[in-house]
Amino acid sequence: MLSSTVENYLKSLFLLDPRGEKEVATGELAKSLEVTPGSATSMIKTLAQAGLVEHRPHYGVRLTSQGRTLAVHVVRRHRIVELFLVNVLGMDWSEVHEEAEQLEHVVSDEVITRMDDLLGHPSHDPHGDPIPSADGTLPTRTLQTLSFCNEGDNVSIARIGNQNTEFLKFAEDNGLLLGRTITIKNKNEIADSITITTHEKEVVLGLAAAGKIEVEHV
Amino acid sequence: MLSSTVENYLKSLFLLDPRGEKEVATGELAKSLEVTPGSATSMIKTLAQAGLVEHRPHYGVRLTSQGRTLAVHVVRRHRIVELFLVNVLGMDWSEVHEEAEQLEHVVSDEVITRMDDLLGHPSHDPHGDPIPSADGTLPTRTLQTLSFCNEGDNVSIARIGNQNTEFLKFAEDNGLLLGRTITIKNKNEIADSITITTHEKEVVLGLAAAGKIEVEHV
DNA sequence: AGACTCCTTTTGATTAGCCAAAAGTTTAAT
DNA sequence: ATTAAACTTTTGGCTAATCAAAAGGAGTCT
Repeated sequence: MLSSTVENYLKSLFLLDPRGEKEVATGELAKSLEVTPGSATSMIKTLAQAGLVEHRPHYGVRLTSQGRTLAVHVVRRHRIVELFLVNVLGMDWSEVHEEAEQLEHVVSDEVITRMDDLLGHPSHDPHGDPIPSADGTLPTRTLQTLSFCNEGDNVSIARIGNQNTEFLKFAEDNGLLLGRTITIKNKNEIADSITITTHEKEVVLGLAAAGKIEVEHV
Repeated sequence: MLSSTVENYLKSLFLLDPRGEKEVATGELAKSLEVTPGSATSMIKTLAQAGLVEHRPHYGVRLTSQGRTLAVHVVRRHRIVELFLVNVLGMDWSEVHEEAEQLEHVVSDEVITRMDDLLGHPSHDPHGDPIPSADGTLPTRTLQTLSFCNEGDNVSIARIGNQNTEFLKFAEDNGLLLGRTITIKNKNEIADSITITTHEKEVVLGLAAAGKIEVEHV
């Protein structure tokens, strides 16, 4: 059995580099886990010892295929739990992330399988993130961030890349829900802002925030 | 926030003495948690420090009202989770105890409240154990163990006081399910056994096992 | 090359829990 | 009143994970 800590390190490495394309810097990993760089270094050594990561000192760290498999399963548990909390228990999408952060380390495969069945083998969680299948494969979609859209584009919201509760509440309050179609009214690079309309409202977002919203053209 | 370890110590103290009638011996507590007596002693000191238990060295330990309140909430979480796993996810009663042992430490009050609502504010878990209400009160029933029944008695099974998976599977396989009515065919103190019939089968139990099955007269 | 900056790694300490085994208490039996 | 048995507590040591701060590498700029 892996400790919650180890699972979190693996999960963070996966989320920082889902395709396994690059080496992740120690500092980047440390920041995402909110630990000091020294703590990350020492855990990286432990993980390398266990064959879960490859470490090139001073350059970075990368999941081995074994480590990646474990990480994907943690992510699967997280996302299924999130969707279950929203669809079955009726919780708000803005509050399930924290809850799933805890549950992902303790729910058994048996429970995950049953939740998955009950949910009808969903492909995406409440934030639009893909749910890895039991065998570890990930559905892929090519999405564009809202910040790269142009005036006049009609797009559908496909993913919110920010789990922060306040951000999600803001999105919800402004009609920025998954599947909702929006129109880009105005984009102003200088003012660093983008104006969109949902069928209800007009909303102005900074480009940094718009960069966390991913869309599909319709 | 209490650690899982602390929650488990409090829960064990509660389960070993649900009424708060007696002092629990260090060794008894240690055995129920599967730790050495020395470990229990040192944790007891920590708990006493925190005001969660009273400790009379060499005599025993007892929950304070603060400690009892916390313990009852752990038990509530455990039992609601168990029932949820059985009634909503369709798991077998013999396997939910272990799962709930983990989940009880991480599920939020929000989730427990929603599970409780979905289940319709149940009074007992799948093993017949009472579920404390959110304010900490416990439903009480007066039950008799099967081992104290006499030949000819007709009784209904109300509780199984043994969470062991094998025991629960055995019970299930032999029709010893909650609410099922059984008749005591024969009791033999010398042979240390009791013979009962469900509407299907005749089953012989040792008196120790029968002592773990609680019943109501019908 | 030297100096500087920005990382990363190392070092030394801390905390929660655990165990094994030594030392100490209580109680019951002679 | 001793002794022995049974239990509890103390002591010393271990592991996982953390931090703060010192030391060490890599790359950049002159």
